[in-house]
Amino acid sequence: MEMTAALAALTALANDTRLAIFRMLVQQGPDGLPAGEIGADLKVAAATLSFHLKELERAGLVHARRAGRQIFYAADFAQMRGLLTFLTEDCCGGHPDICGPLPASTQAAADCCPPAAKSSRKTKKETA
Amino acid sequence: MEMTAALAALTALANDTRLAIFRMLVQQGPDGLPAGEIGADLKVAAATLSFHLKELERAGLVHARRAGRQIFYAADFAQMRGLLTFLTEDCCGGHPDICGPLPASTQAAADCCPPAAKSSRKTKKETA
DNA sequence: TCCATATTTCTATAATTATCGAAATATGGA
DNA sequence: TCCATATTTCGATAATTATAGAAATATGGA
Repeated sequence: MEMTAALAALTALANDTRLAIFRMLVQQGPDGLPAGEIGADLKVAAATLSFHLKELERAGLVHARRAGRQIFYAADFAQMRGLLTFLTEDCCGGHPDICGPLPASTQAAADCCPPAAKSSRKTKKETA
Repeated sequence: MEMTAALAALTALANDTRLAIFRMLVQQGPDGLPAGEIGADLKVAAATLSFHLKELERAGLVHARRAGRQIFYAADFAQMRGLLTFLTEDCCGGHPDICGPLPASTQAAADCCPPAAKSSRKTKKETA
């Protein structure tokens, strides 16, 4: 994932309504939910919901699929992983062991969609 | 990490300048960089840079430390992990195996700050 | 064809955020 | 104490984004 796609994804998630929508869909799994149910659950007006769903879709974080009169929205897990990978990429200039032993680590079972940074070693000059 | 902290972090990252700053600091590691060098590298005016660094700090994504006349900013890796964990939390209603086998997976060496979702099982009703 | 349901598009308004010059503050050295 | 460097705060302006009512579109069923 490149910078601009990551920025689009982060911009999409940087809104309380959209973040709530996205998490609801992440927790729901690949089948997703119809727009109407999301709106009812989060109590957002239909027009507003539509606006936010479109933003999430534009960012590639969700995709839509019509089923009868309803439109189901589902999280795009590949895109989510791409974003998480982007954020941790090239951590610590290719020496991730440096930041690994930090506290507050929530290292539990890596059970879902683990982003796993693929380091590509881009050592920055030590300017301290 | 709760919703509001995650939202603050995402809002902080949803800006091209701040995203560039954050990634520069992630790649730099725990020692960080002085504000001036970040600004020179990214070509942002001092006042603008200061504004953005403050936003990142407010979100808990970076922390500052003075060293002589310079102020070093460094990424907060624990907070970063917290954010990634938050996003993947309770994925697929506690059955992460569902979304695991998706394509485009960048499953490489989980070498840096792996967020590893700690699932807490919150099965949503199947409303399809 | 006609109607009800589901969702989107249009449009205007309100609210938030980014930018950067200029002035202010903090530090270290002479 | 005086000066240079490093960074922040202030303040005003520009740009972007969210909101929701009303009208439009799409689907399925009678």
